[in-house]
Amino acid sequence: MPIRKEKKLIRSCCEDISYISDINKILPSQETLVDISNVFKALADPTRVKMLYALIDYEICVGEMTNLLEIPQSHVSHQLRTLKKYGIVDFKKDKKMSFYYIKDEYIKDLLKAILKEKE
Amino acid sequence: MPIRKEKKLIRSCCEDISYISDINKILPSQETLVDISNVFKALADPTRVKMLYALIDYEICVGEMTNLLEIPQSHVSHQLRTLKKYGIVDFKKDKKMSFYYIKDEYIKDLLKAILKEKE
DNA sequence: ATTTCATATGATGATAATATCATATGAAAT
DNA sequence: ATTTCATATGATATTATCATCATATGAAAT
Repeated sequence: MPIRKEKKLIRSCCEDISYISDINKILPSQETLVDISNVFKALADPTRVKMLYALIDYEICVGEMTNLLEIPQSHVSHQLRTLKKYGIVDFKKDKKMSFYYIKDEYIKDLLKAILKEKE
Repeated sequence: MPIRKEKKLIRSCCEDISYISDINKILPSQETLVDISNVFKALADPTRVKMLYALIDYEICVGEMTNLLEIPQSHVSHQLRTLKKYGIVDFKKDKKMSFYYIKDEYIKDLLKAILKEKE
């Protein structure tokens, strides 16, 4: 069971476990892996992704997001809650309204980067 | 139901739908949104994320990945299949083995970028 | 104090994902 | 041709996610 490094075969026997320990050294901790996969979980739905692209340049309240997406208000609220749970968005209250916004710039960068690849 | 642009309130009445059409213009198509969320779906699991970090610098066969992750071989195979289904990895055969690798550089970049934020 | 309005929550059914076991496949070596 | 070995597949149980309805909350306006 060999491993290749960057297209070049460098090992041919599964009993040599040195590469496994090499790779294990550079791998993120389980906690970090869960953190990272949670960010991706938050983004793993087209409705939430759409919301986030809308939020790149705007702070938007729930009602307006409902008008924008043309889905039930409770669905919007639940999806925003999911995004908040994963730490992607936060909101500030203004009168009766909740204005949602993307918390971290790196999320915006990530969304812009993948859009370049996919559009 | 106002919308704010970059921290500044610019609208105060929900009957004015001009901002909705502005935002709708810049939003990706439904097809693109699904494409993008599928990439994130592929990455929305800590086991798959771990595999991908291992694959950033190496081509790794199923048996070696099994040794590395210490989970059942069939689980490794299923997870790699999921990654292949979403177009994140591909493999090449060599003797009896399947060497998996990350197909696109932008996935590696994305993984490196988020690791910087989270570790 | 009651009504109104924006938002949030709870319950639910449908669908999808995760992890595991046992077993199948199929190429290579004997 | 049979065995061996690496990988893939199928079945299944458990758990999580998605989308919707009806309803609750709670601040602001009347």
